[in-house]
Amino acid sequence: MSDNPQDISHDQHAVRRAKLAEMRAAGFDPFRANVATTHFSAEAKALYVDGQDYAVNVTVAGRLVTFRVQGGSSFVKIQDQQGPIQLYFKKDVLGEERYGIFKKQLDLGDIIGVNGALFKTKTGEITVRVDAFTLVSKALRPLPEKFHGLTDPEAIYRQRYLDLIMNAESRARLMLRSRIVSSVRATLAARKFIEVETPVLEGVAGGAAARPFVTHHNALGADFYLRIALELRLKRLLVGGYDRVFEIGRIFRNEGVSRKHNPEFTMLEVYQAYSDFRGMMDLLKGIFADICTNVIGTHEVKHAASGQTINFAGEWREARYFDLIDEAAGFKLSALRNTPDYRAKAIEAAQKLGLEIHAGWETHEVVNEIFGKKIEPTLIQPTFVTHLPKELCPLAKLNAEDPGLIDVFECIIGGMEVAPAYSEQNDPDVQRQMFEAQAGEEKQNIDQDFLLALEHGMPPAGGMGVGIDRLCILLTGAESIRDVILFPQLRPGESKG
RNA sequence: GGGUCGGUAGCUCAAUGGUAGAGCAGCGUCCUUUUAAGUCGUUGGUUCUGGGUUCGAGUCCCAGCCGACCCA
Repeated sequence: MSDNPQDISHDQHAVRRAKLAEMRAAGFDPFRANVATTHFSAEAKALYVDGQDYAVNVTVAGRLVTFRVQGGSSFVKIQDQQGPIQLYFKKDVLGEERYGIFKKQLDLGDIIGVNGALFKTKTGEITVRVDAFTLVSKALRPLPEKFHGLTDPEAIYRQRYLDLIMNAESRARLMLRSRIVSSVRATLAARKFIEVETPVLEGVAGGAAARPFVTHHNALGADFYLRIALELRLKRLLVGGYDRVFEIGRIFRNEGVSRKHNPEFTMLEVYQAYSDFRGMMDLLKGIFADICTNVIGTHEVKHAASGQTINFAGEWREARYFDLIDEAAGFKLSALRNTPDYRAKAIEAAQKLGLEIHAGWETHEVVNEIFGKKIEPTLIQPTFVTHLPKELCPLAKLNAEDPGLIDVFECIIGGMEVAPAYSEQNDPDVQRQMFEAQAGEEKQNIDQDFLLALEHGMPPAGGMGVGIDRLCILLTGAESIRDVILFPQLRPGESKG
């Protein structure tokens, strides 16, 4: 056989193309066929009444994922978005010719439609006895191996469609993400928030401290930045009279790629007029409660990295930033905050904790290094960290009792920053001073139009940002952001096969 | 950007520096209730790319590409 140069039996792509050519020669083009489905797989199976075989007729369609031929009687499974359903092809039912076509021309990976009656096999699986079938899309490439699925991480990300076909876990996890996002929208809608869409291309990339991507508009002859936050646009809408607004949108940060970072990721930002950061605590808990109740069905989630069970029910812990710092430092570092010793003591404390301190860092950066490295990773249960130093965010209101602090929280869950929220700064003069202090020499990066909007009057408001990807990592027990993003960013390259 | 590990058949994986193999898938048989179905036979390789060492390289060395993990 191998002596024959025409032998293509080793080349599955060629074998499948040959089968396709044969079908077309016989006057049938699978890519032009269609199927009028009556049900998805799980819906169809739910129609079966125990003991009443062949009572219900269904038409279902999906991809062939297992193929067990047994002489004149065969079991196969197809799979649709609800999962697999078993089909029973029988020579006595279909006739010699159709059964032969089924055996010879169909391959794993093909997409077929079938009509038939539901019954239960002797091993108890609800199955469609196929009375008629149509091939509606020929797969010219073979599926990955059935037992192990696709395991090469690069292939999983580059050819996510194969991962979704083969790996039920990936299918379920990414489906869960979709339902989580729907739940967030529903929670906000129920609380009378308006969903909006604001520009991705911005003249000034504001609202956060991050390196932006730059792009170019040919007709306008101008460079634009891809947005790094949604904040400044949404606050303009508060000025415009939309009292409760939110956007769930992609933002872009030109920084490293890691298990917790993808260059583009999805952010929810929400603003509620006449509320404050405490109102956002209630909203965030509501968002989580609804997801737990309606999507994942439990208020407890296993945290893979720590082995702990995160509990979203009940009161969430509240802790002041500097109390946590003092605890980590082992002495009352915060008592020195307004003294000349503060910087030296902060550096000493950080170094004692084994942290590497860069010479150019501001004192608040040194202290925040302690927070980021020594405190944040230990906060597994939901924790609102409050009373942060004002240098960490120029867009929040200053605390009335201590103007070195801001009225904000940072919600930490599973050792990850999940949601910051502020009592939003609406004093245009203070806002300008904060921007200028932060911008230093780079005053051109200040969004002047936003400051103009504030001068028209913005209602007091609570605002919050929720990293949707991180939310999904937590709630799905994923280990990497890449596992909750359908197509995570990789270097440009080609798929094999 | 640095360190570690990896890239072999469509997929999952083997292979002391000495003829590149297995399972699944494919191809050809047998088999009319299977569950990673079973059975007999069988095809299939630019070992990521490019150099080098060697009588001989999937294996050792150098450079590069892609990925994973850790660190910055």
